[in-house]
Amino acid sequence: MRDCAYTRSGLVSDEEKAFLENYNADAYPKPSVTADIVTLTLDEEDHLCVLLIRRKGFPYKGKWALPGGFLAVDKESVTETARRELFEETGVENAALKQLYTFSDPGRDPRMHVVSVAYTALVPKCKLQARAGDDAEAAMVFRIAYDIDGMTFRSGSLIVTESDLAFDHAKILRMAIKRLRGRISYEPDAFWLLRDRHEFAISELKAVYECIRNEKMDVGNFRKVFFRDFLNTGRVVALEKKRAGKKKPASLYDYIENLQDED
Amino acid sequence: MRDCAYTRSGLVSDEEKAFLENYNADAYPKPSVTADIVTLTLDEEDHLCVLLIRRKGFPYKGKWALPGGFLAVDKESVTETARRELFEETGVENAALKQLYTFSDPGRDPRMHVVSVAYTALVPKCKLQARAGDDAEAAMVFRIAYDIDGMTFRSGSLIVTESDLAFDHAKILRMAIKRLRGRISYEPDAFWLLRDRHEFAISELKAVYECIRNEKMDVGNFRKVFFRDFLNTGRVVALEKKRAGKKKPASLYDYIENLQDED
DNA sequence: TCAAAAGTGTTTCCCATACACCCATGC
DNA sequence: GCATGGGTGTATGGGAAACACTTTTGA
Repeated sequence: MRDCAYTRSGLVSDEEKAFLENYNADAYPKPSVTADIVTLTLDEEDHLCVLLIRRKGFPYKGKWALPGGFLAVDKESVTETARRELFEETGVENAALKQLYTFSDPGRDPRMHVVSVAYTALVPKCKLQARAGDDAEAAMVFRIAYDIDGMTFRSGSLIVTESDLAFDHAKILRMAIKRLRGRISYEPDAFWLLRDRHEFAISELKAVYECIRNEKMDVGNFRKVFFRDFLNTGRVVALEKKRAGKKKPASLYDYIENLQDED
Repeated sequence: MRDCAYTRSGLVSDEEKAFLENYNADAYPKPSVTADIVTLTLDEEDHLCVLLIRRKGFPYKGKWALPGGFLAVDKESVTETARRELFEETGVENAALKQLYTFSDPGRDPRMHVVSVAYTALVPKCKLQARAGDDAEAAMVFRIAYDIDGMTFRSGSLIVTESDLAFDHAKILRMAIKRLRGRISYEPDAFWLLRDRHEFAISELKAVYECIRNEKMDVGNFRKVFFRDFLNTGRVVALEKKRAGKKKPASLYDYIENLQDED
């Protein structure tokens, strides 16, 4: 009998125990389940970037794909799969990982029926470069550019188009960006894209918003909503320090992680 | 070799064909995948209701559960599973079916690791009663009531509590209601709960909003946003007819289904 | 002293809310 | 007539948007 809260509860009758012992879990065919991670970050010039890996084997050999991997059955949830894979690919442990959508068309993988639970990971600026550089042929961070109906991905001189992406990953990526755009105005996602969300200036946060929303914002108005929505509500606290920079030093702030984050 | 867009594309090399022919899809263990459907509707008195079925077998025998079923591997997406199951349980074909969240804790089912993709189905008033009544022991529509930390479900004299629900279905249901509440103010979900979204009065739509948001709304203001957000944007068109009722006849409107509905 | 970035104050305008009021119908 | 629900108009306050302005630093 499997070990889980239900079977440990002591409320399982002998009849039910027998049922569970004899249950044939493999009576019906099952699909494979994977987690695919849309790892978004910003580069030095505040451009939205995505982490892609180059496929070394069939299918879609040589094409670029979202990092991901198969669920370890009986051992983890798909969220844990995603967190594990994200760490393996990028070394990033502390990222905002949110479930995006589950894709399950039977034909999305030529090998077999694969149900993919897609996640969006928001990774702080620069945190990504290091590990990706270790094995440039395998994992790279691409700057996302928008063309006439379609995206292109640039990393140095390398240019990749949407049709160079494996599986339905272009669709997944489009959905992730669209969702991020929609969420940014009412969720504190932007903080996770800061270089350091525990020591940042208002102008840095503003830059993140501007690059996601793709529009310049007014300084004064941005401050007003920042104070109202974040500082006054306690999501952000002011630090004593000031940033030593080239110009007038800016006040620094610290984002307080929200513990009771809903699923 | 599996038949899908990729393999039909003609771009598959002989080497890759051989790979796909010889691919062992069962080399690694797989989880089961199900679709669970949170079927929400309103009753005659505009109370939020949910469809539950009574489990006839182990596990959670005798407990109430969300309708659902296993994905038919290689034959359908989980969305199609959900649509199929919804039809089988309720006879409802034309409901707003939206993916809610994917639940995948290894211990959520004592039989085996089951990944459940939860969907929310919004079913027009009264459409549900008929089929559910056919086999009252199997499927029933419950009115949802909120108690001190917890829901109760009533159908006539039968009262069911959260702990009478199987698996993690209470959690799923809570998330569905929370999401509906959140979406109602910016998505046209309310129309799908109308008795007849192709012939309704403004006051009926207002009643739906009021019961989801659990607060009375101002008549004049509701009209203003209705005209601005729905009539002027073409999502709704005015009908010639007027409602023949007990009092002053009300103008009727028709909701235009949005075809390019994003996933 | 000038450029650049940080930070502040003010004006305008829109729109959500509140609320008062008129209209059409059945009884 | 009058109760009931349908439908309309208007006053008001708060907040978003626009923008002008001051302050502090490095060069």
